[in-house]
Amino acid sequence: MELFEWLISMDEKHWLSSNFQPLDILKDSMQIEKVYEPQRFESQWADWWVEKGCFRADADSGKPMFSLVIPPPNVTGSLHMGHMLEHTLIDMTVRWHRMRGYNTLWLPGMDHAGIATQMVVERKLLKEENLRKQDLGREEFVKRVWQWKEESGGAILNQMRQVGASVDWSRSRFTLDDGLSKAVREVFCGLHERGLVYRGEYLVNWCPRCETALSDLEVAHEDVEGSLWHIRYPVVGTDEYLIVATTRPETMLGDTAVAINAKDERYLHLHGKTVRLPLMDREIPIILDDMADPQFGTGVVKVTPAHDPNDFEAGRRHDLPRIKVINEKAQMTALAGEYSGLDRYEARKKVVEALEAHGLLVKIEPHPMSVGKCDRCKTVIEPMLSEQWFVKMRPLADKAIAAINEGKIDIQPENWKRTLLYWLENIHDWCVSRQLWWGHRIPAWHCKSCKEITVARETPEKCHSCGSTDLVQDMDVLDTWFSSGLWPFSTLGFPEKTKELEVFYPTSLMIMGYEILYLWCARMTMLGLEFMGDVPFRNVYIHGIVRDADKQKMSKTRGNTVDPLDITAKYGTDAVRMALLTSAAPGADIVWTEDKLPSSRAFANKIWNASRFLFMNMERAKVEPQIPEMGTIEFLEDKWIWSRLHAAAETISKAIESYRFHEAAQTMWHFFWSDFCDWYIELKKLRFKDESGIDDNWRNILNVFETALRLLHPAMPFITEELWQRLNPGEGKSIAVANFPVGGETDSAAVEEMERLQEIITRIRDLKTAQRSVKQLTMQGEPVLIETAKNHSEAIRRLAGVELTYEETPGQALAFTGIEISDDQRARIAKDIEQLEKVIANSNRQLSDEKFMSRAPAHIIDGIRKKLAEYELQLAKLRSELA
RNA sequence: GGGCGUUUAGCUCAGUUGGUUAGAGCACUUCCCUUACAAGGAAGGGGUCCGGGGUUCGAGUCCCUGAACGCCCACCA
Repeated sequence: MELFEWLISMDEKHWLSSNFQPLDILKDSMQIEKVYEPQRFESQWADWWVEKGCFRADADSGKPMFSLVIPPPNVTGSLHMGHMLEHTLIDMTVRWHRMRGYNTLWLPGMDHAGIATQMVVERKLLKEENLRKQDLGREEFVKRVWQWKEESGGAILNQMRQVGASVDWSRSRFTLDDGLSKAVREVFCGLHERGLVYRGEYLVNWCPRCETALSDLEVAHEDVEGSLWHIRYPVVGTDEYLIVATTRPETMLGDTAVAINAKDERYLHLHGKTVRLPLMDREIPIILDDMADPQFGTGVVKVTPAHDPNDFEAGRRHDLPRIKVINEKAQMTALAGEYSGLDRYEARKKVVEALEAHGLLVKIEPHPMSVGKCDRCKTVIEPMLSEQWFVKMRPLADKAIAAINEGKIDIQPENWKRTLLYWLENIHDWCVSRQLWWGHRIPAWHCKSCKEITVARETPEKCHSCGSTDLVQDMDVLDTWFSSGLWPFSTLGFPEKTKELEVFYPTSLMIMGYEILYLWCARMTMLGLEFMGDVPFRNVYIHGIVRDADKQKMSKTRGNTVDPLDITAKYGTDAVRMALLTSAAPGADIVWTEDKLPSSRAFANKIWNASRFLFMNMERAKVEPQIPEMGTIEFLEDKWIWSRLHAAAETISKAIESYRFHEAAQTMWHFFWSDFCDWYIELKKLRFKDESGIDDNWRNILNVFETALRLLHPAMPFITEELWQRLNPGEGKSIAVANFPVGGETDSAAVEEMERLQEIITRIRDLKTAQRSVKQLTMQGEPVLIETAKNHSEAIRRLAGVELTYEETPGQALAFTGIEISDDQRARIAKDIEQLEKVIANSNRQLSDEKFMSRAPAHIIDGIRKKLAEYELQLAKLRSELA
């Protein structure tokens, strides 16, 4: 695997590349391209991060750690938008922790994905070479799957690298690696020793196309409009009939009883008699069993223990024979008499025809029902009598329930906790054997002489029972989720007692989609508790899934998948990440449409051009990345922007910690675009009219900008690295390991003054939409407003385009004279007045309401009083404008 | 048969413990090619928060109920 080796080797030699200069364009930071072209630099930074080893975790660092293992993508092809969402959420979290100084591990890897991958390769073989797996034989076929794995795995690694996933490549794992395979054997044997593994013949979910057993979770139920066939079974020795109702007439060939309810007086007299099974001419008993519901159909049920889970249980209760009339390929067996060899649906047709011909078909009713399909290939599942390996889940689940209830794992959004608990409380045993070739062989050996089974970690010399050396390993492999269930500790070295396990286990956080909550999350929890003695992760965050524009789940069979690399090539990776993040509200699925992309690309472009403005104007002064003391800052806009930045930093940190990724992203967006670009830079431009103070101003701008880049980095790693390096405060160090802004002192007086200034400027701009030529206005208002306006008259002149004269009017709101207002504005103002009058009346009503005054908290009342005063000022202002 | 989610501006969605005139992006209207950015700037229009009841001084937010859509679980012959 070329790419993978390269990634590793680059990672390995990070220590000798400390003076590495990544891009020649760094040489002249004064030059910056007019057009934002992410394609020019993204790939290089992706490589550089790996070469520098920025993402390596250190098991020996004494620092507080943050660890997270990736939900390993299946090697069934390439990653889709859902992966990109997941990786973006994880990456934001991981980068943020790394920048906060944590010893951060994001462990990457992939899953062999048993059935799924085997199926992909089978299809490919059939299509390209017209070969079936049997044509190749097991060994050769598995070789082909490994070839495919290299191909698919390579594509996946490349995608992850391209989108900036900050994983520790040196710790990448694959579920079929030697170490992980050892973990699998250890756990299987461990479960066996605990008496939690058993093998036996049971009715299992069988996929006739994949020709393997499946667990309950791998069966997808689908509602279909079925039929209920009513069939007459003649009662032996009488003229009577019992009419049974069935959704699967072909299974009647394997009937071994007919059941009636003991409370059902209609049929009670027939108990003890037998019926003659039509078509097969077999006599079968009439039994009493609660499975027959007098309310349903005719109240009589045919019993087919070999082909229906209910009937299987009934068969056990009544010791009925099991006649298997359908085989592993869903064809009728020799026991199906003349129907032998037919496909199950052909057989159904023929059986119904024959019954009709014999006058035994009473009626056919439409009957809504659900049919189980193979989750992978959508073939209708056949309940099949089959010898399989099972894990007894109850004791494992109980430990998991206890751990979750004790709060050892926090699950967010919280409703998933209940869902998970419900499943654990109602858990069934887990069929873990699969009749596949791709996967971990079950570590069990069958003795050819005494038929006993030896379960062992290593290939045994001889049978544990009779000592014979004539052993053959079980042909089955384990459910792919068996190895996935060990992922949080098998990847860290289990069963060896490694430093990694000691340091990084339990992992800090698991971020995953809800579609694998049971399949994966539940099993990791159970197996982690059982074999590590502790939960596999302290926190779980369940994200939504990505849907297409029609809200359909994305899947290859639907053909609605999107290759992230196509999209990132078009819009830039940072833009795609941003688009995903801004729509990633907790608990919500994401509807993927490309029309979200232009605006986030515009945001990236905005960052790019803000820096362009800086680079074009500044001397290449070295910026010390330090936040100035609030008291030492001279200018209002600086005090204000630092206050805003500190607030943003805190909001973002809190948002990331509580998985409110969209809030983090929106805060970044708003801070950078509205505060920094639209106000701060616009105000700063005005400072450069004369030479005095230029250095200080630039230092401030650069300082803010540099800090803002660090603020944005967890969401937009590429553009922030590119610009940060051009700014070059870290001298060859990556922004990925710089500090995340921690917030700090805010100056509320400055913030308020700035808000006043913003209001004045915005008001004037609004007034001027009708009469742009007006250059002179008289401003009226409270002394504090006048003072602000006077202090910033230059800003007002330049940003609003007017020269002000002032008229203090204590007790009155901001107003301007010297300008005509348009009819449109007049209408708007009239409407605003109406609105205000309503609000004022409402406030007054509240303030005179005894109940409100006595029960509402003081700060709410104060707030309303204050607001009321403002409303009244505003109202006065608006009225005077209309006058 | 159980359980869960969603329903807020034309579109896609935010709205953490109930609290002061309900927000964003896109789209739309008007003006501006002002040398960082037209992938831009400025200003603006647009919402009976799905319906009905209730709790409360106060409900988009809590409770009950109904509807529509979606998802998950379930051995519904």
